[in-house]
Amino acid sequence: MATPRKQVLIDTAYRLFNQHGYHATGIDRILADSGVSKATLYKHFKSKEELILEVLQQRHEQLYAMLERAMQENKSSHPALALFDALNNWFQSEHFYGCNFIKAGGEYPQIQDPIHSFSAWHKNSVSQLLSRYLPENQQYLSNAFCLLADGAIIAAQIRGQKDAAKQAKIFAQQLLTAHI
Amino acid sequence: MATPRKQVLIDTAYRLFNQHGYHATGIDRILADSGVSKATLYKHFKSKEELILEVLQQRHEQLYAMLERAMQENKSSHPALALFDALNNWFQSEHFYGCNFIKAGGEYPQIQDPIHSFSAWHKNSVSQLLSRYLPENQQYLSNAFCLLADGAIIAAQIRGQKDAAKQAKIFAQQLLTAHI
DNA sequence: ATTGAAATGAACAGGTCTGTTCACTATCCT
DNA sequence: AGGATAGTGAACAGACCTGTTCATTTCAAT
Repeated sequence: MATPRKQVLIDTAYRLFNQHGYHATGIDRILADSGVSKATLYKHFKSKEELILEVLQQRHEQLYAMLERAMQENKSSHPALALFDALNNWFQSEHFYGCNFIKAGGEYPQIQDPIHSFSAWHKNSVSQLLSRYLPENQQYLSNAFCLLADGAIIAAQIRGQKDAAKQAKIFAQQLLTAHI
Repeated sequence: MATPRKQVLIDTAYRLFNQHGYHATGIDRILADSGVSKATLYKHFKSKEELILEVLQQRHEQLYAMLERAMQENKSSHPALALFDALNNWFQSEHFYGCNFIKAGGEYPQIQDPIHSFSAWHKNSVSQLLSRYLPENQQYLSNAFCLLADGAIIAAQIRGQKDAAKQAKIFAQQLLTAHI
C-alpha cells in the first residue's frame, strides 16, 4: 500500500527543513524531491506555514512517544536519566541535524507566531513529561534536566560535540545524588 | 561625530537579524531601515554573507569582553558563576532575542558553511574562557556550565522562561559544591 | 575654489518565492 | 459502464530576492 501523497510531502519537507532550514527550503524544492504536484500540496495544506506546523506536530508525537517509552523501559539507574540515553542515540545517528523546535523557534522569533508558540508548547510538554518521572521531592530537577538536555542538543548541533548527551547524563546524575 | 555608514549597516542588520532572522531579513529592508544606499552596502560588503559574518564578529567581541569583565569583577561566590549573572541581565533586557550564534548555526546548518563554523568557533571560545576561571581540578565543569548556559538561553528564548539563568546558576552551584 | 572620496537614487538583470488556476488523466468502487 | 476521488503538468501572477551599474550629488580637505 503506497504512502499517501500528504505523508510523502510531510516526510520530504521534514528532511529538507532539517538539512537546509525552514526559510531556505522552498515549496518547489519540496515538490521536486517528493515528486508531488503543486496543486496537490495546496489541496492538503492551505499554506507553507500549515505544512511546517504539520511537520512539527508529527515530529512532536514521535519524540514524545519515544521519550516516554525510554523512561518506562528504564534501563538507567533512574527513569529520568533515560532521557540522556535517548538523546545520545539521537546524536549518534546520521539523521541528527539539531532540534526542529529550537530551530523553528529561532527562525520564527515572534512569540505570537504559531510556529514559535508550537515550539514553546513542545518544550513545555517535554518538561512536564520529565517531571512525571521524578519523585515528589525532586520535581525542581525537571528544569535542570531540561537545561542540560537543550544545552547538549546545542553542543552537538553547533559544536559537533557528539558526546554531549553522555556528559549531560553525568552532570544530571550528580544533581540527583546531591540531593537525596 | 556621525557614525560611519558601514557601522550603521552593521547595527541595523544586527537588530533586524535578531527580530526576524537571517533569511527573513532582506537587504532592501536593512537599507530602508538604515537609510543607506545599496551601492554603499556593496562597497563595504561583497555579499550578504559577509555582512552577516561582520555582524557576528562584532557581537562575539562584545559578548566575550562582557563575560570576561563579569568573571573578573567576580561578584558571585565563584568567578565562573558570574556567567549566569551576566546571562540573567541579558534575559531581563528588552533586547533579548536569543543567541545570535545558536540561531545562525540553525539557519545555516552545514558545518562547512562559514556562518555555521564561526558560530561553532564562538561557542568553543566561550567554553575555553570559562575553563580559565575554573580551578585545575574542576576543568570538566566548563562543559557543565556551557550546557546549563545554552540550555538557559533556549529556555528563555523559546519558552519565555526569563528566570532560566537564575535557575541554571543554582544547579551550577550545586555541581561546584558536589565535588570539592 | 578645486579636487577627490563617499554616498545617493534609480533603474536593471536574472532569479526565486508563494500561491492560483485549469484542462487533463489515472484509479478505484459500485 | 459510470462516477467520484485524487493527482498531474504547465502556465501564470505578483511579489521579493541578491547583486550590478552609473550618472549625479554632497562635503570635507586642501
